[in-house]
Amino acid sequence: MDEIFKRTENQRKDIHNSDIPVVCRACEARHGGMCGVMTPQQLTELSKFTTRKKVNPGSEVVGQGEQVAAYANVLKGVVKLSKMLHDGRQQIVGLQFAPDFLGRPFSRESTISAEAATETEICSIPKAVLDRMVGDSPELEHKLHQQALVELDEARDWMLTLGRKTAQEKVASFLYMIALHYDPESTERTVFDLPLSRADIADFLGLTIETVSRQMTKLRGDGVIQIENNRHVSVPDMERLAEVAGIE
Amino acid sequence: MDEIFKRTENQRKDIHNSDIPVVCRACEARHGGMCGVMTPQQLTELSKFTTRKKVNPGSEVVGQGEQVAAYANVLKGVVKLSKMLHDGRQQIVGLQFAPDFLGRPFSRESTISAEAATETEICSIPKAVLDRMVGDSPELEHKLHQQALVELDEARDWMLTLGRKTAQEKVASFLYMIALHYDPESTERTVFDLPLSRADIADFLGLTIETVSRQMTKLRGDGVIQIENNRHVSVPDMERLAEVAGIE
DNA sequence: GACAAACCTTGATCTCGGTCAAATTGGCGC
DNA sequence: GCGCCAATTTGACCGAGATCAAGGTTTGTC
Repeated sequence: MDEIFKRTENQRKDIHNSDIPVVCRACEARHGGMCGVMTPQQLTELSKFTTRKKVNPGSEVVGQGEQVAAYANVLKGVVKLSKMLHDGRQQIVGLQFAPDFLGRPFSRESTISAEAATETEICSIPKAVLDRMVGDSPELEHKLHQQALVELDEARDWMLTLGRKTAQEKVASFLYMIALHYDPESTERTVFDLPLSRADIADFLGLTIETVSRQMTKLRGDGVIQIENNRHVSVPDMERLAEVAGIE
Repeated sequence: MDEIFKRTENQRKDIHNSDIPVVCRACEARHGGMCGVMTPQQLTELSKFTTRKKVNPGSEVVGQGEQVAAYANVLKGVVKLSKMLHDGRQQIVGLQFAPDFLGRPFSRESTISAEAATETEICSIPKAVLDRMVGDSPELEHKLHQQALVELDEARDWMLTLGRKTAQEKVASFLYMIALHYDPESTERTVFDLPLSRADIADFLGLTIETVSRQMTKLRGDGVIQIENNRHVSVPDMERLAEVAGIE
């Protein structure tokens, strides 16, 4: 992922010949995402239209099938993207962590619903404003293109997990992914809090709550993980976890 | 999808103030994909480096984990993108039909393998050449961005199928998808040839060959489809098929 | 600190899809 | 048309994970 952003970083410097503040004035927050490639003028312009919002767990940001009027940057927390069948069966198709960009450029209607999984803060950007800026700024489009490609890679990884792994491997894969996300270069023991409930994990893995719970219990019994208060997880040996996850 | 390409079409006209031949001189073929947004100069330049190739079913275009030296446009046939676990379990994560663009921009190494599913022809483009052109041409990047977003939508649709649908619904969903692809506006009976073997369909759906076969037999018994010679399928009522697929 | 409401775990049982094995069919060269 | 090989179908059986049903924990509120 570092690799991927390097080019953008260089482009940016080439083009503007100076460092640019990556703090978006609109939110008075550091957007790790697309604001990094914006010029000061663009950021100033953008900040006239953006609004910062808190979103509580369970609240919907965009509903499936709704018209979309805004994009957003995730400033804090985790947003889950999901799809639902008419009879209520649900599948989570993506997780957006801060500072991801949230939205589907160039599409009027959302085919997925976005919902806060944890306490979340977003910086909302009207669709029309960003669409115009993207049209004028190749660097911005490049950045969004990159994020789309990263999300595509992630989605395809997850398809392998959904289609071909056992329940045990699925749960281990999920824990491994989250562990790496929150603690990418941990050497020894890796510790983190799960951002999702058992129900959400089940929806992410295409399993039932009961199966997720049983597999967690099994992983605990086998010494692969430790759990405190349901959400707090500790991994003594990441390689062991990767092995159980079928990641070799 | 038409909607999506409209913008590019307009941009192109604005910028170049003329119609552009969408026939890529390199392949003497009509690339429906990215060549449509190239200037005549770009096409001439590109044609110095491209090569047209026939690929037989089962032949690998790019292997998982390999260095990638080229992109390609699919001119004819179907290419399957797949991922494999160390023990051989396989999942197809995407299908590329002509005239799709094949490749993962801005990444040196492929995490998926691409293999011809049918008799296929591709137009191969050296990575370095296209990367340079994309850097110089916002329209080209826009086009590739669009394709990435469409593929992301498709991947997420498929995640719902993989994670939450029954075997019956999975097979029906697959048939529905293929039927729509080859005959998008059929009103009455829809007829087509399956581009994949039962084994490939199984790898696409996260099932076994036997289950795919049984479900096909069941769909035939229920009158939802007719099959001749294993590959030739006929759908008398697409709405009925959609219903069985859980698409409402 | 008591109560309620989520949330999570555990147990018993059932079922869908996997596994193993054996026919059957289709494609193709001669 | 015949024979061969690969692809597909069909059958019998099994097991991983779903379902149904309690029973525990955690969290938040008054």
